[in-house]
Amino acid sequence: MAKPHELREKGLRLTPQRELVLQAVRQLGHATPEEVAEKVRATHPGINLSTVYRNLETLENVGLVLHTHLGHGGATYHAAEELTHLHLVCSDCGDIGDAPIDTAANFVNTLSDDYGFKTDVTHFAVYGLCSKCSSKSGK
Amino acid sequence: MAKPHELREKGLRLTPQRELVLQAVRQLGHATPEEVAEKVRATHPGINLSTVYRNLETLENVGLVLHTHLGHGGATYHAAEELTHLHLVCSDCGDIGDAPIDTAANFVNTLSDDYGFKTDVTHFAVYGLCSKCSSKSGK
DNA sequence: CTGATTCTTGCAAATTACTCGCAGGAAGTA
DNA sequence: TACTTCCTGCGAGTAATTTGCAAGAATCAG
Repeated sequence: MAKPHELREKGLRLTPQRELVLQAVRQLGHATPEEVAEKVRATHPGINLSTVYRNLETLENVGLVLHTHLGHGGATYHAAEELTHLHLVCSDCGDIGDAPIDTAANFVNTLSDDYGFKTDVTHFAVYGLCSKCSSKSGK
Repeated sequence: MAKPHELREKGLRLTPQRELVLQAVRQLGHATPEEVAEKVRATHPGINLSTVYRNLETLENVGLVLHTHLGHGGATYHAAEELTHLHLVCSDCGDIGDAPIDTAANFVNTLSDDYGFKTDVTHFAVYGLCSKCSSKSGK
């Protein structure tokens, strides 16, 4: 029983670029393609942005990473195994906080029962003001 | 007591383009800048996209319209008075459903109490599968 | 180990979705 | 009507991705 690499198990070729992208996503927690590229380049300067984009897409197809829309134009990527929380994005300071998925359990159930809508809470950001900004601005 | 136009009351000039953009947003319910432009052009072919973008921004500044991130790259605009619901976006068919804000009341309170996070439910989309897609695909 | 096969990568050009700068034209004011 | 200031149309400029290709790897069959 050899140790088939997780990428190989998904039917993907094992390239250094691919591994680095996956690693970067895992280390960063959540990051835009641009940030992933930056991270990867710290150790492998030659990697092309297109490669990062393509690998993020590929990795998403096999379920190793996922992306979430945190507003604005950019998607942020997450390692699939870390997606156990929802994102609280502060519209004032831009800070990204976390909250356990359970927080929304009730909400999700209601939507499911009343509207038949199966919510995927990890796939979108929850907007509002974080505690810091809401207290300092009184908004 | 004349009838000061709503736009004039906000300190804006009353141009046909501006009125049309506002009208389009109201009629469409929710629409991307592109869609608004298309709608407006149905009656005023000469209107420039930049004008639409600028007017949406202007109208948002005075509070007549608001925008929401429904994922992907684009923002969607809404007439301010219609923002009494949250958006349920189906990740499969792309359909946009509505649900009353109350549905999320509990969720919002929990976030506020436990994390001090003041959620603005109308400003983001809730992702998941609509009833049609979840039943037909069994996903 | 070697060559064949197919997936990947780099690079550059193409897209997409906006944003800006400007000069002419219209709305509001006296 | 004359004037001032805001708006609009147009074209150029950006930023973030995506795509087409040919060269370069990772696998796989021998």
